[in-house]
Amino acid sequence: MDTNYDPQKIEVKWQELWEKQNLFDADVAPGRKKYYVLEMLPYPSGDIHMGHVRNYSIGDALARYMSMKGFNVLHPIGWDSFGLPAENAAIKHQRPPAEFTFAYIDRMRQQLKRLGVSYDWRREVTTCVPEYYRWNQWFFLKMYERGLAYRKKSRVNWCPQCETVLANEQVVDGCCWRHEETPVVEKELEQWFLKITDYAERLLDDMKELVRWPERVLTMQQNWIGKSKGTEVDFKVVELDLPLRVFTTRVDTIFGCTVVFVAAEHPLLEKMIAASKNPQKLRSEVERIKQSAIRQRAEVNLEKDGVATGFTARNPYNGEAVPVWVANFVLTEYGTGAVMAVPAHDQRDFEFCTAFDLPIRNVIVPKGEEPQVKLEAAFTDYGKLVNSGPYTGLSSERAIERMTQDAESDGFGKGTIQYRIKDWGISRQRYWGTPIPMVYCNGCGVVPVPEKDLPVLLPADIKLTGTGQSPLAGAPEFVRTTCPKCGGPARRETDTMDTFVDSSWYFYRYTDSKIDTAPISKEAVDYWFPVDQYIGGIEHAILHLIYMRFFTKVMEDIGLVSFSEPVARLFTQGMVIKDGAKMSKSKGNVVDPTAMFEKYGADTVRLYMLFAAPPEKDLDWSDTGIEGAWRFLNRVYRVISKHADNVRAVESLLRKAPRPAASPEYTPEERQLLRKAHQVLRHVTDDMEERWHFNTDIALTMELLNELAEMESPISEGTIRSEIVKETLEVLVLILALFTPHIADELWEGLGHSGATLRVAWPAYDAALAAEEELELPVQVNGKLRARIRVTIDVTEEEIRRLAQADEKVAQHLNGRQIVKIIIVPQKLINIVVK
RNA sequence: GCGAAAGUGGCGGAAUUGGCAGACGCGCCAGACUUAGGAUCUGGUCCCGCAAGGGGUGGGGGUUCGAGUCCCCCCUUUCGCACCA
Repeated sequence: MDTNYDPQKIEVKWQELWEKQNLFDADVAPGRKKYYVLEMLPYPSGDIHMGHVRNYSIGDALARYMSMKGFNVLHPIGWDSFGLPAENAAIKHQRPPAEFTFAYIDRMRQQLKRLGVSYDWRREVTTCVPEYYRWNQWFFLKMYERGLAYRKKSRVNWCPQCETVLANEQVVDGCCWRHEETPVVEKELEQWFLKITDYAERLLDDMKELVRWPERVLTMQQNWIGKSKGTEVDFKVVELDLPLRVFTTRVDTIFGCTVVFVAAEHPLLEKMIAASKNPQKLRSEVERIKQSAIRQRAEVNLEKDGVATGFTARNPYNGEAVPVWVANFVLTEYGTGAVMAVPAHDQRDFEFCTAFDLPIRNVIVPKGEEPQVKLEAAFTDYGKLVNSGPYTGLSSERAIERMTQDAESDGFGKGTIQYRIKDWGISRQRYWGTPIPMVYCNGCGVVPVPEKDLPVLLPADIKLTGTGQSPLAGAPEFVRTTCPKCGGPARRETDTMDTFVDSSWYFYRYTDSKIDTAPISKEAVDYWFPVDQYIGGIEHAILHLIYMRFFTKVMEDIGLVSFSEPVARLFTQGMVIKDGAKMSKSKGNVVDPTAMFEKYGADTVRLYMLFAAPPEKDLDWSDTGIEGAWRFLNRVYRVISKHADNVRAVESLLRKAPRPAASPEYTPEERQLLRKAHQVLRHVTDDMEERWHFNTDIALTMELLNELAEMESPISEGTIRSEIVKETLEVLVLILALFTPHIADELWEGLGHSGATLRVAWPAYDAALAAEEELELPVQVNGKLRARIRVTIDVTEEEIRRLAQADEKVAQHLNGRQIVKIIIVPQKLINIVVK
């Protein structure tokens, strides 16, 4: 073995060997237990960043562990390669997006190979090629057939910077998710939607299957879907004799309703304006409120504003007519776009009615209390009804039930469920995406492209302006087509799909990335699915991770798969931060992984990524911290290469003159070394199965090395036999094989083996060897540590008691005091309680 | 406002089930080797105290023989949702 650790040489050597041996190729093998490790596929931005390195180091540790445990491990990677950044770069440099994209993919592939991740590269999936995106189109057609893809004119979120529509999920604080300073504006456009709302209930329901998902992600999804149970009630606009439907979760408070609010976009408003005494004035005021409502999407807690319409609505429960107001905080898209205002029992209504001097009527009192005369704030808890006609005296819970029943039997309302989640708008007025496979015919209307005509190819030479409508609209040879139904002239849809469609099913494609007769191969999916472990950033908790679940449910309904959840276990890793902020070019705190590979090698970078913090927490990059990882690997290399030479020398001696069979008795030094090795192995094994605190695994591995390093010249001293040293070194190397595979394979070879550690069976720890024979038992007096006694593992309680009280220090503290009781926790401690 | 997670040395973090707080690493201090050290090795490093001893896991209370860990109240930070009726 070389005496110096040279990662550049070692890493390239092993990467070439691994590739030559097809070490990471995995194929369907019926009867053999499988394990599917999935990491979120990267967007090809040009260079990998530390977040990728962290993500893939975690995944690789698991993939390698499961391989060594004997599983058939699928560990694939691909490219989420449609999307805006490439298109923007293309506009800037006047080159096609495909050119950038494929060049970036090549570069990043090289970087990932340099990291040495155990990917089966034969299965690489690239979402921007027709062989992939034709199946996006296929899924779209299947959804269209089932009424799950539909077109409607709608108010959409439009980012003036991107010049495109954004999904609700892509609007953050009223601004574009990519341009956090750019407020989203509203536009009316014909858009394609996927009916995810049809699946809201199943998305919620099936969460009970996701027992191995982080609570946090499930909670976020639950909030996002936002189910609430309530009652719809028809008020009647007295002057127009038209119903005005409101939605409430608190119908029990309806006797306290003193006004009805409608959103500025409410359809009934047009009729009110028309019938109004002063239509002009009302229209302009409604317009003012509408503007204020739009603005308040960007600003938090905008002041309540509103205007009286001059109309009144009759409460069906008590016959009372209350004024109808337009209010800026009422959302058109949620519920019915109209709400009954109960200022006494809703804080928003309370604020509004206080500001506009509208009456407040108390109808709920805390159970067992008298009604308050004057409220300081709304009382929003459940309680007992007062001043509520026939319902007076009921509890809120009972009243909601009874009043909803009454609405149903009297025909003025019903119990209903509302969701916060809205249908997924997928149309994008952009070029670099999957064309939506629809055509518009003057005679036949909207016609889907027949399945046999897929893919609708994204044309290559398109002028990209980055302004206004879809670039495809400016390509007549693309737009002009014939109607699949009547053969007459027609034009193609020119919008492309949201790239989240691409990532909603890519992980199915890995199981057979070449199949061209269907999106997925049933046989392959049946073998490999579900994904056993998915690893990625928490930032995808609601976008990608809901869409992906939705797609699977649609696939189940189509009969493509026979399960409803694709991912058994999810792990969300923390971010890599530096100087207290996420690494970003704009903040100038980026650490380039490739520069670190050159300086320290991939193993050091991986080791640091896993050692610096437990994987679910944010990791603070430290330039001196990575030096520590580098030093450790150097020490490992030095210690093992030194011992490896000794081991080999002894082995060749042994071959010449075999010693008598090794004595079954270990020397105390051997026993100590083996104990440590098997304790570390036990910890790492348990941890890989469940907890994944790689930082502690590595810490213990460091302790094992420290133990070894203390045994100078073991052979010459003769206290530790070479085969014991060898056993210990092998444990150390095989643990490192999970985290730093290149140096591990090199050292494994140095210890006289051939081939990659990935093919070595994970060593089972020996519980008997790991067990302690003697321990130091802390002795407490009244809970305070006073002494330690050395005892053997099988010591009796009687003996512990005697030894503890015989201790000089302990005796001092017991002096003259009465022993109340003695608590002995086996193998933990002894506590003597005195008075 | 609602929901979730977290708060431990100078720093990253450990303590998996209520049982020795601070493993491991970084940094720092001292020493060895060295022409030299940003290499390597050895020792030290929670705070107060010469010591005996005392204090200590955001703050306050509680349960317990014993609390970083459990319970109650409060503070702070981060993240998600945010006028969802």
